[in-house]
Amino acid sequence: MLRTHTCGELRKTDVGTEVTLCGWVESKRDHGGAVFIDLRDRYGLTQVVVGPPESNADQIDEAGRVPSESVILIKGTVTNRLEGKVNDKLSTGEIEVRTVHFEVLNVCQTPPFTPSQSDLPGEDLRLKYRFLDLRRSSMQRSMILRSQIVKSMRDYFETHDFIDVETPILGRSTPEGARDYLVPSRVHPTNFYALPQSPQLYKQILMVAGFDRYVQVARCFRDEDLRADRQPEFTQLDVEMSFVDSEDVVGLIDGLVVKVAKEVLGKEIKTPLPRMTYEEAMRRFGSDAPDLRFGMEIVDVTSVAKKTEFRVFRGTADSGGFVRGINVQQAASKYSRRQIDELTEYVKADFGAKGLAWFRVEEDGTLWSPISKNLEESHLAEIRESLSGQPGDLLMFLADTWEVTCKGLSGLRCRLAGELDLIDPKELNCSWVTEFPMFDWDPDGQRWNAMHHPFTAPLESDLESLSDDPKACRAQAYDLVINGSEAGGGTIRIHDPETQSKVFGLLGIDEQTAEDRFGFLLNALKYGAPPHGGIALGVDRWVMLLAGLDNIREVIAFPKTQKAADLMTEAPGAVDKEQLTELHLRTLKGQKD
RNA sequence: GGCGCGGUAGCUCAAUUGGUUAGAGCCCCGGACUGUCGAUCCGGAGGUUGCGGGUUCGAGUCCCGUCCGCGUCGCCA
Repeated sequence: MLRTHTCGELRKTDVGTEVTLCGWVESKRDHGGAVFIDLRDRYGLTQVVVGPPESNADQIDEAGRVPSESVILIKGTVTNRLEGKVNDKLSTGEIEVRTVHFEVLNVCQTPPFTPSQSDLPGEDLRLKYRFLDLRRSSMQRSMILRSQIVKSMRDYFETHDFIDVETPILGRSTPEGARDYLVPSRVHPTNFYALPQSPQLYKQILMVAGFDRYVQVARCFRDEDLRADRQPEFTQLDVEMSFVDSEDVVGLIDGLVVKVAKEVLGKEIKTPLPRMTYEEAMRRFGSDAPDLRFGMEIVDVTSVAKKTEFRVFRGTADSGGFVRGINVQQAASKYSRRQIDELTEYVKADFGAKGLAWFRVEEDGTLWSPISKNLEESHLAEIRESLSGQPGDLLMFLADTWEVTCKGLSGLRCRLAGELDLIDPKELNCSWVTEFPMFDWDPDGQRWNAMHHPFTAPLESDLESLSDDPKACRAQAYDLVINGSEAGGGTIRIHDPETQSKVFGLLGIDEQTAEDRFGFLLNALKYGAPPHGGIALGVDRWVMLLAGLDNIREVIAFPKTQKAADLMTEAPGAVDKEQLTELHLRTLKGQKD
């Protein structure tokens, strides 16, 4: 090592020690006769003094000219700072290093921004110069936290006898589900590999192979549009176990949550984590990943709506729809007509709601609203009682299909909680949502889709309904929810051919198609497949949530933009004609010669 | 693909209803300075207002198109 110490470790007890430090020039205060440099590495900041009597005139001159963010090496003596010159903002603030040797290892050209500047530059610039952005302390913290979380996870599974197995990145396309990233084959003209959306099929085959307990930190790829919490390539902690039921997997992950929260954040999490069925989650919160850090639960007032003469309510209720609402406590005075109009636009534009009905609970307990005149007093009273409305509360309702009321009210709930500051940013709220439906109905395609994937096992008790009522059939599935985000999901898999072919049948996958797409898995399942199941945890999201951030790019070293581009490397990019020819490809436009 | 927000100096931002030579702080360059830690003081450079078109006597500002970044819905088995 060129250095003897890092820039974060020298203290009063080191005074008198001869040291060599390496690092980046974070800032410089040049007094002509003496130069103060804050020297930075990922461990911290140490003040370096280049001045007499230790340093000579040439060194002082060179230090005065070194551009910020250059890399330097200095040798010197650890010294107490002068009386009254201690910097208590720095852990190394009691000492400084007086330089006897000053050497520029590499100059930095003028950077477009500096890691220490208080105004954060635009994200496009940060991404283009990611090597500078990653020098910022918050990015360094995120990356270190990420490393700690992954280590903690790996340790946990190792102590539970899991084996880490790597699965291929070049696989075959399974057009079910997300869009694949395709890789053309040079050796097999017109054929393509696909990058894995998850190692799902491989890990099931590892169970057939007897590996019993498998774990992998797996990169996954999905060619779908991005979000604040979604990247086209992301990392899953992928787990599969043999001879288990849902409880075993959920219990195992409970232990993981406790360990990681304790080790990384010093937080105590109580287990078992709360469980809620999918049905309950949708009924009470309108979401399969409910944010339980605040209340504002959804209440169904369809039965009241049915009795009214108000066309919007009555009509919806009579035609099989739902009238459901939330009580935004003590918000009546905080939301103007104009702001409520904005919320109305929000539920219309984002969730396809037809409108937003709202009531203010007045001092005397009556409900005031532009629509109250359409409703009888007794019905208004019933509505208020249903939502436990108190004076000052704001009641909001959607009258629509089940789906729209769920999505709209869930969206409203989260938006309002944010605006009203109802969320404790330090809270880590973990829970399970279980018993997802096996299928959901696709009205456009007029067919059933697998809610998770086609190898998900139904609940034993729902096996009957597989034949006569697919909608009612629930799966042995479980999602881990942290602070209203899906942080992981898994299922127990089907291991008997009979159930599997029934499920394929329902999904409209005939024998030949099944054979073509998943033949290798189905084949493997015939050779002594143990009952098995597992889970995949979203590592990026875990880190984001544990770091208290709301954007996944902040915990990924080299993330992609919304258009799935890497602004630093400028990927994706055009390729030479020769490369295409070799791959038996021709582009339709924009070809580079 | 839809909806919304944004793009002005290297960076962060300002610029009245369309109106004089588009400003400030930081950075950068030159000079002064031995105790600073947002160093200070003096001086200076730096702009095709993302790009293209249109309206107008006149456009950073209005209109159309386009590119890029962000949020969100669809999508993500």
